[in-house]
Amino acid sequence: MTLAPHDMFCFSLYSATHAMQQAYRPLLEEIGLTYPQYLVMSALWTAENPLSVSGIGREVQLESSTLTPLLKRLETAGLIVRRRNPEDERQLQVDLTDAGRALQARAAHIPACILEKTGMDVETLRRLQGEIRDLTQRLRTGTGDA
Amino acid sequence: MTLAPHDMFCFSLYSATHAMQQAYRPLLEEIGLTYPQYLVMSALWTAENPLSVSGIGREVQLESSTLTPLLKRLETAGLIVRRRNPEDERQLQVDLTDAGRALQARAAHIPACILEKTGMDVETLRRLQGEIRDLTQRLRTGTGDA
DNA sequence: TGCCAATGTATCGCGCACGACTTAATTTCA
DNA sequence: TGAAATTAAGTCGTGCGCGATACATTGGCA
Repeated sequence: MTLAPHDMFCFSLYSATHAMQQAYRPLLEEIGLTYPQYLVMSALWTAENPLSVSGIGREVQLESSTLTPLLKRLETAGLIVRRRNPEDERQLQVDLTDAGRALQARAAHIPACILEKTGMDVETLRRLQGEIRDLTQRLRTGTGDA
Repeated sequence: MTLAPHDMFCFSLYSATHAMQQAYRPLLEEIGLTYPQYLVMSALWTAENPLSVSGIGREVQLESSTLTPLLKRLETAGLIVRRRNPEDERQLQVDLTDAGRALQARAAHIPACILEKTGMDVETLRRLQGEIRDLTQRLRTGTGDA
């Protein structure tokens, strides 16, 4: 069986992700972040303690090969500092700088802006998010026990 | 307001897309295609007539700057040929080769494999797809008239 | 004490994805 | 008819995203 892209479920997901990133783009440009950088910064803003690279990886589901260069760009931008954890020299401890913490306030309006762009109510989005998460879980655990 | 990644709707979408691509990866490796290449080939397999670069772009929602190198790789792999449309020399006509057409049969089992990996029934997926498409439309047209 | 597997990070190569720009062909219309 | 606008494809630079791999540190364990 051969489906055209617009009939594939995966393609609808794929274009929704692209459309979402396009919705974020103008908002993130204002604060000088890309979308994955925004996710990493959000993880740092909401974390109790400084995170390691692998800790960030768990939060945003990305590999160190993706994160290392991304974190270096955030460090160059002066938003974070990277130093070795004295407790365990294998780990890199990622801390927010003052500039990094200050950026949180400038990003605080973004969730509401995105919600408005969807034109949908929070309950609908929450339910949809739950279903999408469920699908992700099923794909990851590979429980093809239909 | 600051949300952690796992509470963001956009992040659930983003990870679902990644999980989906990971589900496709082993299946596509067998036939030597990447995920975007598979989308482009699917567009060509299901098209009535040969497509131009912009025509493919409409089908898979990608820019010529993404498609040009991708199409060159498909041509190098011997799956397509690219020639100028004599009717309008600006356009490039993309045709499947015999090898490109032959690949369709080797890819025919993929949709069913993915469906099985989701462990969900077709009706649920169709409904979810409809909702995701609706969201995409809203984001694209920018009708933030909530 | 010396070794070795596990863990954490970084590097490399490849392939998207996109905005901005360039080049070339076609169309429009003054 | 010919200059301007439009359309199509390609180029370039930046930034992911990942698999494979390399390398250092750590924590057993003989």
